[in-house]
Amino acid sequence: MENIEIADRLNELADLLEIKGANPFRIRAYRNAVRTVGGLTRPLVHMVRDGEDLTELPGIGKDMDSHIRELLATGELEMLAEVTAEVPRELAVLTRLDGVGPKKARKIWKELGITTPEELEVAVEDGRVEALEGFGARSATKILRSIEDLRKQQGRFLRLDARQLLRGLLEHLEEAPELERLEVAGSYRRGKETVGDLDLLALCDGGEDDRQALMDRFTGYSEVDRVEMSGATRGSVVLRSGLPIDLRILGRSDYGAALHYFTGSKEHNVELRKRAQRRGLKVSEYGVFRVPEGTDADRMEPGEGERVAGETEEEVFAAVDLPWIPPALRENRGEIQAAEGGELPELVTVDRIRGDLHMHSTWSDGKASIAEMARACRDRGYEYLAITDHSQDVTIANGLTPERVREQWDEIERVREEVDGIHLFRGCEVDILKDGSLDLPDDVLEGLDIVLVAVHSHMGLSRDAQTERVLAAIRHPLVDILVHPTGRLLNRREPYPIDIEAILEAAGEHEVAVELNANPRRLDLHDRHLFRARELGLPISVATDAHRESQLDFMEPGLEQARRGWVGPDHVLNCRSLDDLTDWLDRRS
DNA sequence: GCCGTTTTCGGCCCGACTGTTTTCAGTCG
Repeated sequence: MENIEIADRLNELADLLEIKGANPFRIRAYRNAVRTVGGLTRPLVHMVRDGEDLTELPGIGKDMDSHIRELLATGELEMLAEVTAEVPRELAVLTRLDGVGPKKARKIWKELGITTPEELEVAVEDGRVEALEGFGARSATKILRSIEDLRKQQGRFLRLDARQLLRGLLEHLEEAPELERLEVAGSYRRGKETVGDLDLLALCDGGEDDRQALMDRFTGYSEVDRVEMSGATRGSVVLRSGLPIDLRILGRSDYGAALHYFTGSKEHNVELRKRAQRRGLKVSEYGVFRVPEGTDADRMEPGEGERVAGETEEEVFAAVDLPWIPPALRENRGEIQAAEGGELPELVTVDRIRGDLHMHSTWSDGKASIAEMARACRDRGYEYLAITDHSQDVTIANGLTPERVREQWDEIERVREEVDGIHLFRGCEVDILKDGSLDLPDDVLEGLDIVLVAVHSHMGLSRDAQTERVLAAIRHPLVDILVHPTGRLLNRREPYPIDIEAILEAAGEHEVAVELNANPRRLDLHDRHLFRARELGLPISVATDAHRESQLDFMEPGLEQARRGWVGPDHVLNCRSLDDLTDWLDRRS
């Protein structure tokens, strides 16, 4: 059983316990365990196999340890079965509706006998929901709309799409005379590949009227479909595109604290607040405050007490004796401990990138010629590039036969002479066939400078078969880089079932690099797997898979993802100099 | 249910906004 499945079961248990009305702190303990399990870079099944003590993990105690072991051993969780006997499993879905939490879900179920959104929709329409105590006409319509949203929901927004949808609103807000500074916080600032909503932070040091004017400008933006809420400091709208956006208006003295607070992640914030608490401090979006001797922090009014930090993020971190932590790391995956020990990783930036090792040309399904791609790379200041068109099995992409591969080498030779100032590697993105063999014969592979391998077909194989297939390719002595290792397409296709841990370990053993495919619709590997690849010391190729010159820009979103996996220039294959890279490519000869 | 620089019991992160309420519970981030 995968970590993600274990986390899902524990989370479901937490949902149901919450509806049941269990001790809130017990529920929190389950959520904490879910976070820990979800953030692990190694499979629990291996950790157990290796005899590791799971209770050393944060939030995992005696009970969670035995839950995890039970799930690994049997695939089932007896306690979950017991709870679902009392509380219908489907109720957890209801809590995903806007404005419906565990309490209301319970009430709907107990009083109306309803467990599904479909039944709930009927009950709203015939007025039964409205009549419930604690509900009213407004909550009823809110529930109805939320059921519709749930139905058409296509997942989170790609970061790339969110950026586009946001642009107009930012321009609109920046025209406001009252505005002094505007930042996008939240998961967007942390560089997540998808975002659920966007959090904007506006600095406005003027009076109430100025703030109101700013809020009115926000809710009055032409692309706003509906205003969810609009208060003195916080407003929330949904754009016509369906993208939810929050705006917070802040003063100068608390802007840094708010930027930290709303950048999150929530998990990171919780850790930081606990750390503050141990130092007699209280952290909120308004700043860091000293809790006076003998005072109960809970009884303090928001913003009460001596403010020790708030204007900048650096101050907030410094107040708890930490250096500033880059947003990409703020996921409570050890960044606070690393910061404390002065061991924050150096993160890769675009100026350290020396080349791009995965791209296509008109020889297969690319839109630009080899020379055009080479010039575009040179214009970016790269030292090298690899042309890696598809191999023959990908007929739909006009994949190259062995003959055409050899013909392409002639053209590559010509371009090498024609375009100077950049080194051109001859490569190929070779298909891994169903049985794990490669789509081109060895004598062709031997003539290539760089061999990428990829799965493009038979994605429905069993996990074991898929893993074995890719392992076979990794063991092939002429293979250099495994590209887009899980095959995921964000919001469109889940990763194919594969034992990624086994793949990464084998790649280490056989000195094969793994790719972080920088296409914003792929971003494959996942940040957790990048973290693991880095732990294992694998070279990571951050490559754009560009099919036209403009797509070479994908390097930046790729690096954003790399940083989330704590990847630094030393881990990135294409941060190496041409000489060092060439040495690595010649490593086996 | 977890945890320990107030340690094996008694705590557990913080605040805004909404809707339905007469003083606040629930939800959300």
